[in-house]
Amino acid sequence: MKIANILLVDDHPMLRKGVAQLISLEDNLNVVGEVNSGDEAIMFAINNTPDLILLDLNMKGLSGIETLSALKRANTCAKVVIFSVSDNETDVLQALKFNADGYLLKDSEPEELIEKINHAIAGEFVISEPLTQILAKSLRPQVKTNIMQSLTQRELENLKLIASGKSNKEIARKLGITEATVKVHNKNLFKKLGLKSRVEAAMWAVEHKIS
Amino acid sequence: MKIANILLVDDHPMLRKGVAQLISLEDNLNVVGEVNSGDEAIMFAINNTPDLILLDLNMKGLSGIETLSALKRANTCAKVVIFSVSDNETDVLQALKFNADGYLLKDSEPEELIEKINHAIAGEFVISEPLTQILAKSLRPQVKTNIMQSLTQRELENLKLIASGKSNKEIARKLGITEATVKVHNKNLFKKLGLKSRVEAAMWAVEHKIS
DNA sequence: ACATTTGTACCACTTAAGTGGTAGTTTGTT
DNA sequence: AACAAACTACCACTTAAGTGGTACAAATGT
Repeated sequence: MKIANILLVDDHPMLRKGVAQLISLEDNLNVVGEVNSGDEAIMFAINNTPDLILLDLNMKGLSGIETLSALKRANTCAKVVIFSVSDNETDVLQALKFNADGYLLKDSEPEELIEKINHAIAGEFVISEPLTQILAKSLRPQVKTNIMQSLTQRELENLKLIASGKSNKEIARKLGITEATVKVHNKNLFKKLGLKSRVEAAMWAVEHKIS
Repeated sequence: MKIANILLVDDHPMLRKGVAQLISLEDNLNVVGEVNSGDEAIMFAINNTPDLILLDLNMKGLSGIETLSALKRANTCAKVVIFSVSDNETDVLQALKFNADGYLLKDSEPEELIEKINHAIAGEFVISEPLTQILAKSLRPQVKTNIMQSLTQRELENLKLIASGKSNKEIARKLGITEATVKVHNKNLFKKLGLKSRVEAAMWAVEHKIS
């Protein structure tokens, strides 16, 4: 069985010790290093090519996200799993944005932690269960706002077509109406939604997950 | 303790029986109905207002997704949790799109199933663990393509600003260059990415999660 | 019956966007 | 030194987009 090398990055020595202890009980996991800052983490990762890095988010100096970003930009093929107390939505989404390979909460059960670490090493994305809701939330359509319901059928159709990159002329052809009418609908929907251009309209559609 | 009423929707009677049996072992859960089609599910939900509906995706007649959509459009405030064998990406994302309150796999462990059902009733979004990867994947930036790296610094900046709804004039002001130059960058980036307009560019940016 | 909303259409006008070309400067590479 | 790539700028031109009106028919609600 291959032994996976793990690097711990956290500025609390006691917590590192605890995690190191826990990990050392597994015979397929090995803590190859413990560092307390992002800079050191990057240095260590380049020289020692660990298989997985457990990275705290809230550190002095380089932030966890900056460190994550740097680690991913570097050639290291180490998996980077965030290990944080924060169940904050922006933290989780930021981590995802910078391609973290997982996000585990510090208050996880030890067995869960070990299990997920193993999964992460195997290449799966892992995340503590309470955080799945954050993922789901950002993928779901927003609740329909009053303002959205104020759009008429035609305006909504126009909006969708704008968001699909169609020109007014194309929209007119598709809906079987004149370009002038398309412009009328645009005008009205821009006004209702407080938008200045079709690009803003397209982005509005994306944000509100209109398809 | 409040007892939650559950409706089972699946066109396999045997499977329904199994699940019903499992659920009936819990004293806070009660199976109020079992139906084998989407139509019946909708009817039942309207008349009997269950607290939670376990909905199969792959059914004869109305598909699971259509049923989900109908249930959500109706005034029923029942939680609808998909209960399927499919760990297919599109199925999961579709379910999310139509505001499913959860997505559980049929090969889940019984205890897990019960636990997640309880969480769903409490208002949490629940999902079987293997599927979290699908959520993560759709939230992460795509791998950087060659074509994306072919963009120069300025072109990329322009693209971002276009995607934020800025006009050429605003982009020019922001970058401290003339509008003519902005147009040059646009022209080049459109050509590189094969786009026809700034709206398409904005949508391209969204798809490739450029921010 | 009357008023409102929605969808349709047209016009005239202004501004924005996109295309084709030329060309100078910097920066980095060979 | 020569070259290529990137960034800059300008011009002329075409097309697209957006604004402000007016207007009328159909449907809807009061």
